[in-house]
Formats: sequence, C-alpha cells, structure tokens
Amino acid sequence: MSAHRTGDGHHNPFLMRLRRSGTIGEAELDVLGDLLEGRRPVNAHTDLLAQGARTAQLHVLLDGWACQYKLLADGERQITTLLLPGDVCNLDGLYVDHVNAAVGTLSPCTVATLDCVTLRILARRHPGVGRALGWLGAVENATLAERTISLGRRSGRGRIAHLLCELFVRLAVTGDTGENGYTLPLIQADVGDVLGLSTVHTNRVLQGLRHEGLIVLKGREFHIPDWPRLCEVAEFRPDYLHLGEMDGLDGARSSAFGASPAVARPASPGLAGG
Amino acid sequence: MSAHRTGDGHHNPFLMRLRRSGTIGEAELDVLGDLLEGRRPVNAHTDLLAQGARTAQLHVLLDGWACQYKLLADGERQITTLLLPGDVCNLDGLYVDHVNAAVGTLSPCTVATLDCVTLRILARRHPGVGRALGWLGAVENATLAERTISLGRRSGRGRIAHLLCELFVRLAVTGDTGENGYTLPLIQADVGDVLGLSTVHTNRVLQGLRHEGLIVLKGREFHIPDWPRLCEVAEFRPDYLHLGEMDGLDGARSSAFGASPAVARPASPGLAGG
DNA sequence: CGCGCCATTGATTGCTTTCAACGATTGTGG
DNA sequence: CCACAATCGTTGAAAGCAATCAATGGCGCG
Repeated sequence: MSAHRTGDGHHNPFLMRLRRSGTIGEAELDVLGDLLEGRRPVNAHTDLLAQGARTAQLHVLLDGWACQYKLLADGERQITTLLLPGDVCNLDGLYVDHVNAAVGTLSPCTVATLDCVTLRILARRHPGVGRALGWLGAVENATLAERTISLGRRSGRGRIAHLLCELFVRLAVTGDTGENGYTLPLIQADVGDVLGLSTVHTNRVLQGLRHEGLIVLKGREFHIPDWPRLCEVAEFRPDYLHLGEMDGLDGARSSAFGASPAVARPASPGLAGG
Repeated sequence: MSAHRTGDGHHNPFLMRLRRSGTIGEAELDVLGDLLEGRRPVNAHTDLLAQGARTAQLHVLLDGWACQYKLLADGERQITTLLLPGDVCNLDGLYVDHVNAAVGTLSPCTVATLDCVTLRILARRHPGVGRALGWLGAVENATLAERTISLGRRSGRGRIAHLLCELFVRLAVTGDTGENGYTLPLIQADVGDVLGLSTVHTNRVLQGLRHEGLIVLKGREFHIPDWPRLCEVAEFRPDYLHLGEMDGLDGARSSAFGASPAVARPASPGLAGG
C-alpha cells in the first residue's frame, strides 16, 4: 500500500518518481521519505545553489519548477536541466563536492534536503536505494543527451515540440498533468534559455505551433489536442526517460507510436497514422 | 605504488581515470581491473551497441575513440558523447537495461567488458568502487551539460575551441597527450556531428582558428600554441571535469586562468592577460 | 591509374538573431 | 477607481551566422 499519493499531507513526488526505477521497495521508499528534512517554501527566481557552491546535501524539489543554469561572459543564460516536482536539484552532490551549475527556481517552490552522509549509509544497508538513485542519474543523463540532440540537430519548431512532449511525460509521473496538458509556469524567455533560442524566435515558433493546431497555450495553461501528431513533429520517443510501459498513470497503455499517457483520452479525431 | 601506468602490458586508462575520483583505493582498483574481460580489438566505424540494445555488461574503451550517437529521421547524426580511452561506453547500463543511444567507434579501438552483476556485488563489498563509478557518472553528466551550453549559446568558433580544450584535459588524464597537443582521430564531419555544425562550417571555423594562430592542426596532429588564450576564446573552465588540481600530469600547477596541464610549458610569449 | 575519402572553397539560401517598438496584463499606490 | 510601473507577449524590419548546394584538389590504396 503506497501512501505517497494520498492526500493526507503525504503526497511526495520525489518518492513517486523514484518508484519508477522499479528497483526500490515500498519499505525503502518510506525510509527515504523520512530522511527528507527542512521542508520549506522558496520564492520564484531565487537561487537555491550558487555556481560552484559546496553542499553536503541533496536538495529535493517537492513542488514548483526550478533549473540548473550557467551564465556566460556576455550575460546570456543557458539552462542545462529543467527540474520538476520530485526531481533532485543536485544529484551529483552525492559524488562531487562542488556543484558545477547554479540552481535557481523558476516558480514558487517547495524544497527539502537529504543529507548525503546519511543517504550513503542508508544506501549501503538498502541496495535498492542506491540503485534507484543511480537510475535517477541515468535518466537525468539520458534527458541531457536528448537535449543535446535537440540543440544540435533540431529546428526551433522541433526543439519546442520535443520539450513540450518531454515535460508532459515527466510531469505525468507525479500526477502533475491535467486532461491532455499541464500548467507551464515558464515564461517564453525561460523556454528560449532551455533550448538555445532567442525570446523572439521562441515566441514566433510557439505561435506557429498554435496556428497549426498542434498546441493550445493560453496564459500558463497548456494543452495538447493531438498527442501522436505532436510526437511526430517532435520526433519524440519517450524511451529515454525509462519509465517502463507508462502504466499506472491513467491506466493508459502504450500506443502504436510510443508509450503515451495522453493517448488514454484521444481527444481529437483523425490521429495521424504512422 | 600503482602499476596502471607502467609499460609491462598493464597500462589501463580505465583505472587511471577512476583514480581521479579520489574515493577509490589502489587495492579496489586492482580488483576492478581483474574484472575486465574479453579484451578485443574493434575496427573503426563499427557499432559496439545498437540503439535500444540490451546488455548486461559495461563496455570499457581501453584504446581508441568512440561515441554515443543517435540518427534522426532525416538521416542526420548527432553525437551525444565522445568516448576516449578509459571511458565507459554505456555507464547507464548499470541502472537501465536498454541503452538509449547507439555506441560506435570512430577509430580503431580496443574494448573490454565488465559484468554488471559482478560489478554490483563488488560495489557492495567495496563502497569505494560504487562511489568511483558514481563519480564517473557525475562527470559524464557535467560534460553533457557543458556541451548543452556550447550548443545552446556558443558560436561555432566558441564550440570548437571549447571542445578542443576539453579533449586536451580529458586525454591528459590517461597520458594520451603530447607536448601541448594530441592526436585527433576525428574527421571534420565527426566534429560537426558532436557540435551540431555542418561539415563545411566546421572546416571554415577550424581554418579561422588556424589563421588566428590559436590552433595548429596538420593532418591528425593537433597542437595548442597558447593554452590560456585558447581557453579564453572558448570560455573554458575545467572545473566541471572534477579533476582536482590537475596535478600528477606533468607536475603542472593550476594557472591563474584555471587548472591547465599545458601551462607547464607556456610555449608562446605574450600570454593574454585577463 | 582510378576510386574513395576527406579537406577546401565559392555562391546562395535561409533560419535565427538582433534591434526597436508597441500592446496586454498585473499589481500597487494615491 | 484610476494612474503608473513592471513584466511579459507580440510584431516588424534588418542583419548575420550557419546551412545547403556544388565543385575542386589532395591523398592513400588496390
């Protein structure tokens, strides 16, 4: 009986995410959850960790969106990792003493910390814990690699479409999605800084996708009318997120095109046949 | 006394690299070295692992250069990770059953394998082993993040300069560098596929750097006349590679600009002062 | 000697950036 | 209730970096 999803103040996206590793037991998850300390709210646009900072704790994002980023000499910002509810802000902190990128919030957040020493001890007693953390790192790595592919070889349109797909799947793990969409707290400048695009171009690409009917974006509310079609445009294949068969979300099964949560409610007719 | 650098057929770049984690003992390194099996030569331009392949072993590159890559629908290739002597081709294999990118050689290589199950058992007995592997993953992650920054916000010139700097430092760890340079087995198309540039543009940028006197590249032999200046152009700071103080290379100390191995022999006068 | 691979070069096209301005929205204080 | 500032989204025009297309030269090898 997992309680990590109940509403009794025990909703823990971090544990929900870890469970997806498939190599950690409920008992181990509970112990891990008890190790979370110093739960606190953080304002939007606030640095949790400065670049090169030293820390002996893992910072876990329990709510809100954050990012890892670096500033270049000319003042430009590049976001290297988008952090969603349940993500660890500095997973490398387990193995390296200085974080190499700054971590900042993009929306109001709730964070907690996990002591590295304690965690290492726990991992020795419970191999499943260490393995789940390793899995987390592997997924982070794969996500970064996929971003590299976007920045290296995809057009602005492809990059944005791909990011929007990825976010849907990642958010779905912790139940932070709606019907066929989610709340996107990012401003267009943030999206540009993730994908290596200018704000202006980001704006134009988003409008293009809107006019094509591929996305619906009003204010912060984002919807995907036709998931398979957006995936096709994005060349999005969720394999790299290693989420298994994507069951346990809405009971959605894998689709012909690729494991897809939204496919549970094919909202629009005329799905693009492969 | 570490024997991993002697010439008695015991040169093992994998162990040399692991040692840099600073959290693994010589005894543990020896045990780990004994676990390497099936050492074999592999031709250039050969896939070691197909995309989505399943494997229960870590593939360790003992000599030569390889890469992780994906092919896009339009036939374009994006290399996500460059693998140098001593690197693990599929580190994520420890935590995930299907690799998400293909692994292919770029030059003639020597590879060996490490059984994941055996490795996990070893790691339980020797925490230093697990930690060193985690460190390896953290560095890989940071490298990927730095690449993201290049692709997202740096010009072609900056990207290539940065890559050339990174390769020098990474190669220096295993002693695969010469005076102030190294052998670059990549063809220009490979470099372009790493950095998201076309072959033609890669060529022009390289020529530009040559004409500026920033690099010397004749055939496969690459030299850096003025390391600090190239670092400056690249905005290269080796922090993210987490190699400590870069001692033990040529006895070089950290320079004012950043830890730099080549600075041991400041080959050219008139270093660009910050 | 001819083929194949690779580096190089020129010309053209175009996606994206940059610059600049304006409209929309929100929150605040008078 | 309205003025006002600040943030964010949108639009137009111009400039630029890099891609694409096409072709040539160099070099190693069978």
